[in-house]
Amino acid sequence: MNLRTATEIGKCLSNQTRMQIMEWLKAPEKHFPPHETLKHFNDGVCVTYIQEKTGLSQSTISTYLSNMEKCGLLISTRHGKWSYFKRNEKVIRQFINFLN
Amino acid sequence: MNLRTATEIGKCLSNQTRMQIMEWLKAPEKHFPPHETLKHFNDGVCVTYIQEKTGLSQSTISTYLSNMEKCGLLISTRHGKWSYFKRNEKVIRQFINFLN
DNA sequence: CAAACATATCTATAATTATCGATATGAAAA
DNA sequence: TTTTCATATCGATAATTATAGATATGTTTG
Repeated sequence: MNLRTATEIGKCLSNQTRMQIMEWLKAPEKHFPPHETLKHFNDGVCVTYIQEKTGLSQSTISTYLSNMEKCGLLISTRHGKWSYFKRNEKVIRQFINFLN
Repeated sequence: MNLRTATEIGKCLSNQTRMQIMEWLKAPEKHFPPHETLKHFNDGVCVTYIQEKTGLSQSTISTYLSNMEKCGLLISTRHGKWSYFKRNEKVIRQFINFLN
């Protein structure tokens, strides 16, 4: 990981809501209802569930998640009309190695 | 470590210069001259050396370092008229644990 | 104690980020 | 193939952060 990427990740972690999302996604089953269609959390949690839990607007959360994916913190997967987001543990580990 | 503290640390890591300072302070002897008075790096590096290396103004760097200390990322020690800053590895570890 | 030096804080402005409502896109379902 | 639902993007404004110069504070030295 290089300085620029690490800083982009830092930016994503510089906001309480985004940091909170990272925490929730550590254990989605503890923080979110199972999705009505997908029964598992293999690909994480859909945007609406995250949005509702934060109380912020749909567009704000969509932008957050999109940026978090862009810098590598999250992985997104589309299933039909839903986008699911989960943590990218590999990149998180690289970021941690960079800090250490 | 709680959400608020972790986010404050995230804010400090959301700027390329501050992230760079964290990196330099991993191995001060590789990036800074030995101080004319103190011969060792036990307490880190003085403000002027960091300021000169970044090219930013004295007031900006002083504010950066002060905030980085406030959230626990750095430890500052005064020796005479100089302030030295070094990494706070314990807090860095706590931040990493929070992310993991 | 006055002068010089290192750092910290204050004040102001430029730059960036936060956030939302509106609208667009894409996918399923009627 | 319209309608509906989920998500993404756009455009605008509010809020925060970046940054510097000026000034204050604290420390050493003449």
